[in-house]
Amino acid sequence: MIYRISEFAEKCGVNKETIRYYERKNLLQEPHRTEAGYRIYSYDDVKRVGFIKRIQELGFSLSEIYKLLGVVDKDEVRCQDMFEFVSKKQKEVQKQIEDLKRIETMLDDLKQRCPDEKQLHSCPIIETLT
Amino acid sequence: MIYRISEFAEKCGVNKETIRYYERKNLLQEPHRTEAGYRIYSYDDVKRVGFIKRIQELGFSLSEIYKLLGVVDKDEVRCQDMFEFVSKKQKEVQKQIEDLKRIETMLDDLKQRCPDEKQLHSCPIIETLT
DNA sequence: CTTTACCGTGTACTATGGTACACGGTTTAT
DNA sequence: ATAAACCGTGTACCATAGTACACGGTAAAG
Repeated sequence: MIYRISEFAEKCGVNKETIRYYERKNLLQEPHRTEAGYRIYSYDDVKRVGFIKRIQELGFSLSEIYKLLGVVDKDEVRCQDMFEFVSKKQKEVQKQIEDLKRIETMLDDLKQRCPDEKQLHSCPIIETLT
Repeated sequence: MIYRISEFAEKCGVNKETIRYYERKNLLQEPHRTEAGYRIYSYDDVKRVGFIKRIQELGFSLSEIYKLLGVVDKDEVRCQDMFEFVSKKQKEVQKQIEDLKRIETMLDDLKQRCPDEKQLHSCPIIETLT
């Protein structure tokens, strides 16, 4: 099973420009080419893009994924490295959650300051923030 | 109390380029000028930038702040509008928190798959994601 | 009076994650 | 044989929130 870029992109569920973009970013290695220079992909490449997309959804940036793929491609000490990578991201996500919770509390505090009669012209929220 | 741009930016705790940027984005109205064309700011302007910065920390984008300042500047129905604005953002923040919690759970699931012996070469995390 | 510090404008650049388009060559279908 | 569909490269563009710099005028200090 081999694909040219359009079919490949479709299989991956992304735009073909995105494939070229990932190639520029070295998330995908240089693909094989036809004599005319057309890119050729295999099903393994589909799996690789699937991996990128799934881990991206877990909050990893493309540059993090690039580093991660370096480890995966080297095929060394993968388990340890993956565990640390995921643990680090988990801590980051936990921190983001805490930050957002604080913000949510503040937004709620602001709402509490509003009078029942909301047609008033002096706004306590604005006064609190200025 | 009157400031030129550098002192003003310092009072606000931002870069002076940021002040010019906010002016371009119409978050700050055109300031008064000296005869030579130098921008002049008052303490009210410091408060305005303070408002922008504080509400930005609550997760509002500059374009949202722009809309909000339009309401504040019109000085009409402020209370109602502010209440709705803050409520809408609170819902967004709550959704972000839920999304991040799901991600955190998934990251934790991934970690659980790791064997005790982490020097192994076959990584269950990678296998799960591909 | 000259040097330094400051200010003006405009433009380009940063990072992130792509998208869009122009121009030219290739492949496929009719 | 020719048109449509596809692919190549390179470059520009989108939003977001600024930062940096070049070039020239102004203000303040010595």
